[in-house]
Amino acid sequence: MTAVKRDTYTPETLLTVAVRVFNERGYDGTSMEHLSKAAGISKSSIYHHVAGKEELLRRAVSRALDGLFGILDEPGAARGRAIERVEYVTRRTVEVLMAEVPYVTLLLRVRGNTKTERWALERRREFDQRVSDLLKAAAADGDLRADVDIRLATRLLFGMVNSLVEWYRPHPDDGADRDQVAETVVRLAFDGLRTSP
Amino acid sequence: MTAVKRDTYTPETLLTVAVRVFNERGYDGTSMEHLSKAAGISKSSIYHHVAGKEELLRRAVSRALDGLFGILDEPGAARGRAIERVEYVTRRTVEVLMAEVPYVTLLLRVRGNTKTERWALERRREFDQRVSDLLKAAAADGDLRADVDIRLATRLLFGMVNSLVEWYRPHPDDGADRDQVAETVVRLAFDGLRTSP
DNA sequence: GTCTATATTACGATAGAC
DNA sequence: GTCTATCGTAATATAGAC
Repeated sequence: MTAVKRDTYTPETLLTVAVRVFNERGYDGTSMEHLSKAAGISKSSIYHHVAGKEELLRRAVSRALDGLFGILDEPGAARGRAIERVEYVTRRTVEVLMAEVPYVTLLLRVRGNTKTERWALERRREFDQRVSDLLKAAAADGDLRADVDIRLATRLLFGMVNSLVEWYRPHPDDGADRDQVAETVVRLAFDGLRTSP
Repeated sequence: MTAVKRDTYTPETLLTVAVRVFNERGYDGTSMEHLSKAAGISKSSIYHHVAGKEELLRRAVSRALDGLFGILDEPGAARGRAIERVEYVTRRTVEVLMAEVPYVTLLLRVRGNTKTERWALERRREFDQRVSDLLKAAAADGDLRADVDIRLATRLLFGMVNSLVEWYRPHPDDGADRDQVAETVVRLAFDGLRTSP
């Protein structure tokens, strides 16, 4: 179909193809043959660019994790009242997730069968813990409703946020689209979470 | 360790073991060898009970789908104002999910690589559509807040509900546990969704 | 950088004994 | 009902030519 001449692959450009296939078929369900067909080069050519399948996974989940941990270093996540920091981190997580949806999708589906996968799971738990601590602080400030368990609420909140990967697909030139999603998530979450005025 | 004498396997008891392993390693990441080790019998013995790996998957996702579609046939899902039916279905979905968590987990992770998987995805979409229609009806009644997109809200609501499979593990003799989770989910969801008084 | 050819291992499934 | 042994295929990865 698209007989467009492309440049030679780099690990980076190959990753784009690989992550798409990983998300379509699942990581374990994807063979090097599948990747080779999708990239339009032979299996052995792929090994010229990367050490193997697992390196592609490592690069992908690293990118997702960098995006997520980056949020915690932003001023909005470090300053101000805890409830405001929670809201900031929630909104930014939605935004990062949408910006990096193929990479975050892969991260969220990792099972723990290989060393790389276990490392990814560990780092993800670390992120969840940092967010959970923020929620606890907001609860201690009395800014979260007292009739729900904080641990449970945290899980449900981020369960809702993470579920975006199941259906969200980026459209070029549609920042308004993303803004609306982020706004709706925050609104749904916090109109239920925040202490009533 | 536990050298307890067990009865011969049936397809049903074998399924319990298989679904646990599928959820730990992922369906594609699980080999017949893995199942054989976990069940404590040889690979070929497994084939005496079931036709193969895919039959185990089919039995598992069928059980999950039966549970979910069963909800829609209950009186609470068919009678009354739409908003009340939505709330009923939401609560019951949480309950079924917790009661059948290993089976629903497997269903929610299906990718579509085989015929069985594509059939599961199709039936799941059917369920989502039925629920989505309920939400639309509630919106038409004016019982859902008008400032959020209904389609988006439906996805987020069931994204939150489905995220239970990521962490919920059943404890014997703890119905109170389940009641609290169901109550919290409904409260968080609907205090944000329902029109304010 | 990309290819064809191939080594080696793992997988799903079957044959046939007990 | 369970086993050992094995078949045929598909997987990851490498060798070596161009």
